[in-house]
This record gives sequence, C-alpha cells and structure tokens, in this order.
Amino acid sequence: VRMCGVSVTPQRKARTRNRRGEGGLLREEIVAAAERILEREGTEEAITLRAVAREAGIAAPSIYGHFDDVNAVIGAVLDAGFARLAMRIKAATDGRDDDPIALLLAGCRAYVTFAMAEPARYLVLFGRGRAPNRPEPSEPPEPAGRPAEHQLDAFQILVDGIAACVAAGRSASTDPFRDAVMVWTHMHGLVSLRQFAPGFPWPPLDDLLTDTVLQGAKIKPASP
Amino acid sequence: VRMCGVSVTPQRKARTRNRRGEGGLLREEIVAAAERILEREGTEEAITLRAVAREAGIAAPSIYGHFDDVNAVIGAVLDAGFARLAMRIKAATDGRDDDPIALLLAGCRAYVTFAMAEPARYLVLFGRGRAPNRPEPSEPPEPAGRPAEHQLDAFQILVDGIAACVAAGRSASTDPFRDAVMVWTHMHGLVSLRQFAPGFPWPPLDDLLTDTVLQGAKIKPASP
DNA sequence: TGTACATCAGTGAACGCGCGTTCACTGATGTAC
DNA sequence: TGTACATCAGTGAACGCGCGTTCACTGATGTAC
Repeated sequence: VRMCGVSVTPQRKARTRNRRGEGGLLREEIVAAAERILEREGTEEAITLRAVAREAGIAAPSIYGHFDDVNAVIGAVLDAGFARLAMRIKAATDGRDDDPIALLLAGCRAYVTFAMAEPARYLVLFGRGRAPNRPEPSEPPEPAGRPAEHQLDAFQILVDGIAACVAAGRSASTDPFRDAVMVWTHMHGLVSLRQFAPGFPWPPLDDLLTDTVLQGAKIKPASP
Repeated sequence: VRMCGVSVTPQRKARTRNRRGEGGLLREEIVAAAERILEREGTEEAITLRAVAREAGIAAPSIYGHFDDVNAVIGAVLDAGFARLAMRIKAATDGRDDDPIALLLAGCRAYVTFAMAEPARYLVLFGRGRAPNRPEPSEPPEPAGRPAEHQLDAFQILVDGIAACVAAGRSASTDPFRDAVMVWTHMHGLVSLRQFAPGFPWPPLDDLLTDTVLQGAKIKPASP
C-alpha cells in the first residue's frame, strides 16, 4: 500500500497463526468480529466479508476456510444471537419456580431487556425483512423466517409460563398458545417501535410491559 | 456497451424530454420508480441511484437535477408512504361517524391492511433500524425517528378514536394517549412479526386485531 | 535422533461488479430585440 | 416576422471506492520412516 509516496503497511496486527489442530479457533473469532461490527454499526449490512476480516485482523480470503460465504457468517451471528436470547431468558427464570406469575414476568422482562440492551442484535433476529421477492418457483421450500430452534425455545417458554399460571388458577386463559402470541407480538411492537422512534413521548416501558403481560396472559387478580 | 463483440445499446427506451416548464414531472417519475423498486425487491437497499435511473428510463445523473442525493430520493419515498397510509386510514373512516367503536376498528383495520398489502413500504416506514451509531457529538439534534407529520397524523387519529369511545361512554380508558400507544405497538408487533416469520402457525389476523383494539382501548361490553 | 514430506492455516494480488458522484457536453425550447 | 441567444432538461464518459470471490502461494507444524 502506498500513499503520498510513503509506504504504509495495513494496520492489521500480525496475527499469530493457530496451532495445527486448532484452526477452529478462528471461526469463533470471525463470529465475534461480526458481532462486534453489528453492535458498533447497528445494522446488518455492515457485516461484510471484508469488514469482518478487518475487524478480526485477518486477510479476507481466510474466512473461506471456515465459512462457505458471507451469508454463512451472518447465519452464525443469528444462531449466536438466538442462543444468547434463550440464555438470558433462562437465566432470569431459573431458580425462582415459586410464583408462576413472577416467573412469567421475569421471562418477559428478560426478553425486553435483551432487545433494549442490544438493539442491533435484536433487530437482526426479529426485524429483518425477509425480502418478499416473487417466490422463485424452482426454489426448494426454504424454512420460513429462520425458525432456528432457539427462537422456538423462547416462545415455548412463554406458552409454558402462561399454562403454568392457568394450572395454578391464576390465569383465565383458555388458549395459552394464542395468548402467548398476543404477548409476544405486543412485546415486539413495544421494543421495536421504541427503538425506531426514540423521540416519541413513550410512557415508561416497565409499566407498559407489565400491563401487556398481565392482560395478555389474562392474569386474574389475586384471590383473597 | 459491448458484449461478445456485438454492440448492445442499453435497453433504456429513448425518453421524450419534458417541455420547458415541466421539469418537475420527472421528479414524480423518479419517486414512482423508486417505489416500484421497493415494492418489487422488498428491501430499502434496492433503492440505489442507478437502479432508480434504470427503472425510470433516464441517465443516472439526471436525478441530481431533482434531488440533492440518493438519500433525498428515499426521503421522498418515505413522505409518499406516510401520506399514503394516512390517506388509507382516512378513506376507511370517512363518512361513518355513527358508532365510535366501528370507527376505531375501521381505522385500525386500514392500518393493518396497509401493512399486510404493502409489506416493503410498511417496513421502510416503521421498521428501519435507525443505526444507533455512537452519537456524533458535533451533529445537530436531528429530528428523531423521522416523525414526518403524516406519521403523527395517523397516531392522532387513533388517540381521538379512543377518546371518542370514552366520550360515548363505551370505553373505560382514563388515558387515551397511553392506550393508543398500547394499541399501536400491538398492531405493529402483529404485522411485523407475521411478515418476519410467515411459516409460524399464526392465528387469524382479524381475530387477534379485534381483541387487540377492544382490549387495548378498554372498550366496555355494550350496555343493554 | 534426523530428515523428507504431507498437511494445515492463512496470505497477497487480482478479477469484475455496482455503486455515488463529477464533469463537460448537447440539443431543443422559449425569449429579446 | 426573423434571428441571435440564454436557459432548460437531460446525457455520456469517467473517477474512485468497497465489495465478494478466485487463484496460486507460503511457511510453520506435525508425522513417517
């Protein structure tokens, strides 16, 4: 690289090569680099092959040793994101199986907290517009909307949480699945619009969330 | 343009130039071309200056006669989208000012119908991730989240609709603004997640929407 | 223990592409005299 | 009515950039004999 007649070395630090059997280490570094870019730039489009290589301190073609192409890198970021979300929810609900309502609220708060704390990651997980291109007739029936197992995990926790309230006589729900859909969609709308329009005079998120969950799950007032 | 030794003329149709005072006509054609691209490709990133020029059948630099840069074109698409949404809502609610609940439901149905019928447009209006870049300290306090007047128009209709139900004794709402926030966010979540994950076993949208509006606006059962 | 060699992990240079933007221009259209 | 000219609407060629991907390569590391 040459600028103004002065030879400039690209400021990539000389990477110490992994040892013989440890090539897989770089794979994790690549995903971590992509996640850092996502976090920093706030948009999925910033995750380009060359940007990831720069961030990871490697040459661009090195990525091909670990991923088929750039989409595979983004896919790995998605998988890591869903795993992270499920982990957060489980961490918030583990070891407090006393009150089913408290459990349900804790899980929902963990979901919303994740979305607000890592908006770029959340947006990639749930906000990506599946380009509604004219459906290629020759295309195999692709798995719609990336239901990567962890996504369903999180939703199942919600359904179970409502069902537990019903079992404890604390919810009037007759269809926990449907009510979980209502709670999930409402939570998603709350966080994604709030991120979209931060200048709007939003009421406090905690209050709205509590109402969303208690009403959506048809929680009955505590019987005396 | 030359391919395989054969001279190929770019298949842009020879555009008949606008007459002297009618240069503004092209501006509308440019916006219309950008909207067609958005509709067809389903993603905002497809709206590039060159793609718009191709779609409009003009040379790329011709756009600069009507817009400062490519972002201005996208801004015009946004404005047109918000205007279109407000128009749809008004069309659905005009001339049926009899029952405030029917009015409220009609407006909300128009919102959801717009979002489902033109998902790409809707996504651009409400789903764009404002890149949460580290806030440039030198930057002027930008209008947050593009509150283009028509957007607030639509929300105000919702607030007024709930207030009208209260005035008619049909709603128990004590804070129409807050309840409008609840209805708006829930509607947004319903449509955007449904578009994101079309393979999910969603319950019928109409049913969910009706519940969303009636519960969110705290509509009381009709008094006998 | 020594040495030839296969393998592994990663590199540097190059390709063709579409992009946003600039620049000097062209040719029709209306206007001043 | 005729003609020179300013203006308007839009063009074609070119620039530099970052991108995804390919190709032949390099040099350290472990292994077979």
